Amino acid sequence: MLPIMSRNPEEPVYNRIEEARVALGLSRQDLADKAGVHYQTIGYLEREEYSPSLVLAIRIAKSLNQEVSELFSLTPFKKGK
Amino acid sequence: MLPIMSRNPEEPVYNRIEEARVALGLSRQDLADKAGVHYQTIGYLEREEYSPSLVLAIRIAKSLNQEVSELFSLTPFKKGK
DNA sequence: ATGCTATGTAGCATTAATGCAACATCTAGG
DNA sequence: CCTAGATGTTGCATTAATGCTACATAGCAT
Repeated sequence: MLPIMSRNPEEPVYNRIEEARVALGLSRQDLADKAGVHYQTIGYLEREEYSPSLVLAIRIAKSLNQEVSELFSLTPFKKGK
Repeated sequence: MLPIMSRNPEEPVYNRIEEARVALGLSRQDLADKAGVHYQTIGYLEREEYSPSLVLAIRIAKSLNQEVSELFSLTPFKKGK
């Protein structure tokens, strides 16, 4: 019900966490361990039920060998690629 | 007294907001307006009293024509450049 | 001196982000 | 069939991030 409010209403954050995670053959638990967060948190982020803090975003990007800008965006990602 | 806790203790986030802002000749109020936040929030961030949410970081970076990774880092920036 | 702008500081209120626990579902293997 | 792993769902508690207000200070004009 509650969309993604980050901290300021009406501004969701799109991400490719699941895509990148699966591509590396990692489970959510695996990624959560690498990023140092609860595995449920990864689930919430993948479902875009809320947007991460900057530190979390950086740690997740690092865990997935991606740039923050490649994983997160204020505008929707196009599928594939 | 309270350091930068972001959301997980012991992990500050360093930034170059002030440096980039001044380089553009903007006041905190100016930047706050462009990023759509309270001007005090910019002050808190520049003093690194807390770290921003991902959306805020992205919006600030955009307002300063910088990449998120150029403005924020988990490790301290070297001075100049 | 007066005023204006930029900034620092402090406090208070609200809420989203995170941790965590419990349970359900589904699938793949044995 | 049964079990284990991965994921979804719900709910509760804690706290940092943000908004906002007010006041102090310092500098720079006029």
